[in-house]
Amino acid sequence: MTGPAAASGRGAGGPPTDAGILHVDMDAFFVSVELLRHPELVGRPVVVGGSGARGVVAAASYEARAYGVHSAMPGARARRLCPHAVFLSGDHARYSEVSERVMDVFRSFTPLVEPISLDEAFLDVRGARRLMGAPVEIAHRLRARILDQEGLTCSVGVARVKFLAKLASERAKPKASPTGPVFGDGVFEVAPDRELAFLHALPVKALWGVGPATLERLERLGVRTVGDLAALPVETVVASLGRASGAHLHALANARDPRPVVPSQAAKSVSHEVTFSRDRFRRDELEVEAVRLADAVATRLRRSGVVGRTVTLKVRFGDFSTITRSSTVDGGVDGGHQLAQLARSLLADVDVAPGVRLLGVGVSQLGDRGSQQLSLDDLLGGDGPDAGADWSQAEQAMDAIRARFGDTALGPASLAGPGGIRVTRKGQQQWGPDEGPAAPGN
DNA sequence: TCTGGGGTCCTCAGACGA
DNA sequence: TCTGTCGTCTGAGGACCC
Repeated sequence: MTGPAAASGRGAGGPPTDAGILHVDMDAFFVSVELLRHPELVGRPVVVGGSGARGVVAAASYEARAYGVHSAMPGARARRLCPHAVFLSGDHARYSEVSERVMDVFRSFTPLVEPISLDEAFLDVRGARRLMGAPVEIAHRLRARILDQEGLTCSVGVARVKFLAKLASERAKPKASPTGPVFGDGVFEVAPDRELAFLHALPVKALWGVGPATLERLERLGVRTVGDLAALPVETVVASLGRASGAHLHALANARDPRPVVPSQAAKSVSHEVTFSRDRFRRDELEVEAVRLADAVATRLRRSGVVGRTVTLKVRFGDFSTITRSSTVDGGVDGGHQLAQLARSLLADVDVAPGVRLLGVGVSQLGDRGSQQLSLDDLLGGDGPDAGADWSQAEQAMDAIRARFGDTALGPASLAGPGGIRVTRKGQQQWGPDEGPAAPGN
């Protein structure tokens, strides 16, 4: 094969000129995976997530959506809207597995697959046309194969550029109705000569990057539709939204989107955060949580073979106000002990008296491990001249044990309490705390 | 009637060195 | 030597996405 770019219709380095970008979006992905395991729930309103005191909905079946339930909605509200819905806590590990297989199906059509999340991806199929036919034809074949192999349905948008493909897949999606989902053929193409007609009629909030704050600013300029935005001078938009966002959104409104499909992108940060079922007021409790979060982040860093330079502590208070405190070190960090010390020193400068709702620890400015790794024990006082090396060896041993016996097999001693060690891993608390009801104070 | 978790990107302000 | 400017880095926070 000569490679996708060779047959792409692109000028040298220029934007594509014909529709060959696919955006594939799995239909109610988490719910659909659950229904494969629980076929008795098919046709009933099903909600994944939102079961805890402060949880939110991760996904809702089309039957639940007919009652107004949607993702990111507080669980309590979803329960009021649809009290007879079946609420499932969700299984992130399972969704990841299925997602990997679905992505493999995508890659059997083209190597140019850019995953956006577990249930979405962009595909550049311009290099596959000679073998597999027109992009719309490829889209139908891809849907059929995913249904055949995984029993799941998806919607596909086809367009010349990424954001139009994304909007097209939205148009292709099933619609919720009181009698159940209304399916179309699951594929929608925006032909190059129909782009502006399709785009300019849409409400401006349909653009990727227009959230509530940007929408309010645009409405102040009298902008309601994408067409309104496209008609404004770019300087006016930039003056209102800033240089980068203004120019970007103005370009999108005129159907310009030069971003290519990029198969793999290295992560730029790694973080963990936890929302407590009740606000925490005690510093010692928060320090224990900081250690746990730091350990989880460090384990992921070591698994990825990367180190980070900037450590950020995130604190959300009971009134939902949020602060971050960060610190950048000269060398790279990937040790749980090092990270925990930095997180605790950042926490020391935060007044926790108002009550803390959420605590997070993150690391950014990532780089390859191996070049140099600073012993933060030197920076922070340390436990002795060889403390850094000792911790590094200990954590390597912990990684080996966890690889063999699972993530919860062991953890930092400071986490050991009456309930044993509790080490949260990515996705374990994806949609909010599962403990009892929220209460003021503790 | 409250608002998760894990990310990315942008803006702005202040510090600092050339 | 002082002052102003510019670029870069850092820290903090906001907005947005799935």
